[in-house]
Amino acid sequence: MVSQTLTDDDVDRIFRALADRTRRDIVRRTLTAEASISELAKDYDMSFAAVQKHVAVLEAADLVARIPRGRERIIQGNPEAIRRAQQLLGRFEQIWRGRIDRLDALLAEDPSSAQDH
Amino acid sequence: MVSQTLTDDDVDRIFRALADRTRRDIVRRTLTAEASISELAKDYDMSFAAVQKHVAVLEAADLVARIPRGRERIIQGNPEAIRRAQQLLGRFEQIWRGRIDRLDALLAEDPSSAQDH
DNA sequence: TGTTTGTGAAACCATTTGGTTGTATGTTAA
DNA sequence: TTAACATACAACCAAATGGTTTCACAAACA
Repeated sequence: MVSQTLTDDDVDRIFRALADRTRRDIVRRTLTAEASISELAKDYDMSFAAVQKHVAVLEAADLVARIPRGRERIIQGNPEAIRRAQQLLGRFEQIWRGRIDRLDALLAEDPSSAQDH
Repeated sequence: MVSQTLTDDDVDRIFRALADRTRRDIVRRTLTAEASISELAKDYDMSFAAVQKHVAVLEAADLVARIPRGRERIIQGNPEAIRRAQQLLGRFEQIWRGRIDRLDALLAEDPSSAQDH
């Protein structure tokens, strides 16, 4: 566990980072097996610098770690960050579920208060 | 269920739409209780047109529905879309878990093949 | 040692984003 | 039937995004 409480800026960065297919693919790959930036870059139809930028966006969102190893930088996907993002969406679900629960409670509690909407 | 198989563009739109705090707030609110665009706009420090644009982004990602009612447009959060987004992240988790499982299997299967990495 | 390889970083560019204002149009209410 | 309200939409703008090329530099190799 690192910081637990995410700011709005943190959440912005996480979803923004996930909103690009190349970056999602990099996360997927490095979650399975770490790779250097140039290894990653080989598989995408863009320059090394472009891939490097994508990695920087992912690192800023803490979705990957960039670990120096000799002249290389090894990229590792961060499963904890994915889990945190999932929990963020889980809160939305809870909010929705909460609405249903309140509605149920209202209807159960006082049937005479039922109104059409 | 609507389309089930999301394209890369669909996923791009979903995460992009969630990468803005105003839009996340609109989703939260309209998941709890539907509201017209002008009702929403009252609570944000920006123009009506700006809120209208945010709603359009959310609608394009299918995170909210825009339902005409008289002269108003009622915005409803779409819990199904949230769930789909959560499942997308769930797949990442599975990928990571799969890596661990394969590693465990490898180590369990043939201890002599263990190597440092 | 010199050369290749891997990375970092700057400058640049087109497009998208997130905001604005202004105008038009449909809908409800007096 | 006006007036007020809710929305739609266009034009505009600054800043961010996603890409490029180029140059610098450190690490590994022949």
